[in-house]
Amino acid sequence: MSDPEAKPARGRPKTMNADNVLDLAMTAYWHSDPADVSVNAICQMAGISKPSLYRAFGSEDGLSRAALDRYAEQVLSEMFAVLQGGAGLRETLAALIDFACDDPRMDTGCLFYKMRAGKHRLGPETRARVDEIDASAQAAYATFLKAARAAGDWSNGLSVEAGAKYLGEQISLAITQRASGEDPARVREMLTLALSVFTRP
Amino acid sequence: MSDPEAKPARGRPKTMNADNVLDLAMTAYWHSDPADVSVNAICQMAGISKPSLYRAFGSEDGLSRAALDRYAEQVLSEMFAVLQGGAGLRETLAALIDFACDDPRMDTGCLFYKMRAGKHRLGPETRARVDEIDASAQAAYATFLKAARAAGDWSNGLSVEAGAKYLGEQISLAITQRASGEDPARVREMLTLALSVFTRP
DNA sequence: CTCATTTTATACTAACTGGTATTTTATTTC
DNA sequence: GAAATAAAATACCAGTTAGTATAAAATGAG
Repeated sequence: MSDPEAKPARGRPKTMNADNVLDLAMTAYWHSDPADVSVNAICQMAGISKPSLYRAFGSEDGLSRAALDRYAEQVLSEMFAVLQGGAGLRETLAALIDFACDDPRMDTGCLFYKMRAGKHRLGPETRARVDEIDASAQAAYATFLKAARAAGDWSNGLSVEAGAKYLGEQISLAITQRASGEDPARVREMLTLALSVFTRP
Repeated sequence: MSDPEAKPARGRPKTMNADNVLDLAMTAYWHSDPADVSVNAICQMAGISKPSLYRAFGSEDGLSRAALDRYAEQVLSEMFAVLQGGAGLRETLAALIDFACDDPRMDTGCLFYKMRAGKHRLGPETRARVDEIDASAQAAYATFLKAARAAGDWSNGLSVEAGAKYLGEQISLAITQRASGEDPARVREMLTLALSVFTRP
């Protein structure tokens, strides 16, 4: 944003740290569900007034969009990194399975998947961002699978696009199940089974 | 409930047909989302007053529970019938795929899966019924798979329980994707792929 | 006709939602 | 010190939610 070391403006000094509020909002949306967290609740948790929040983020839509942006930077980027790491098919799939089944941050699910599942309840900005991330993820999965196919690691009758969608949805399902309290070992077993279609002829 | 041909009681005659209201509520919950349909909206659609609805169903929880009961009778029963039909593994899987991907009633998704996905927003009665149905479905899938295994149709390393869970979740995923506007051919392709693990050694 | 009975509709409650108008407070600049 | 500026908090708005108190209306029984 703006220079954090800029001269301290002119009016009454800020006491609200928008960054902290955003972190808190992201975490609240993430750990419960975007639809179950009101702006009122966020203000209360953050110990700020509503006008302060609205001055910083404009609207609930602006806040949830900013929270999703931050989530994409902080969390989703890692998943993209795994996909783009250039490792082989089996290694990458194993890393994705580990991420979905073991990463403690996914204990309470994935904010992006939660938002996507309740997309119709989001404001237009946030919804657009969800679609954007969805498309990026689909593209990343497709690029990964295309490379695997070029390397001869994978060659069943499926199109790359269908495979990419399938892969993404299976990971989403696993994370969602895990967040809903399903036995982690069982989740891993099911995800491994679902993704075994990529490694069997 | 009570005899529809019983003598016409004593007070002011009913004008509300609770059965019609229940159908309407079930359809509304089903075609949009239980969390997005208020009792106010149902009363308005049904052309009845709130006290009438509350006298018939007690509470929102009572109404949604009754709607789920009716859905189980009218729709889910068919899926159970397919599972218990005694057909072979491949035939039954094919029938399940057809149901999930082609049955026009699943165009807007499955009320049970929608309720299960938003379980924490339901009242206690409805939530308990969701859990009950979930357990029945799991049991039906398990019985089906056990028979298939006994017939020698299926024998990979998976436990019957894990297979049952997997099967149920894949069908849920397919129906949910279809309802969210995904290309039906693509959904079928993915579900077929997911279930191919049962028919390959 | 009168009374008990039952259903109806109107109108209300209290709590919550996202959002804002208004005023107060703290600061820099002059 | 006075003016300008910006952020703060309080208190509100209109709309929605689930749920209900109350009274009107429509019937059968006596």
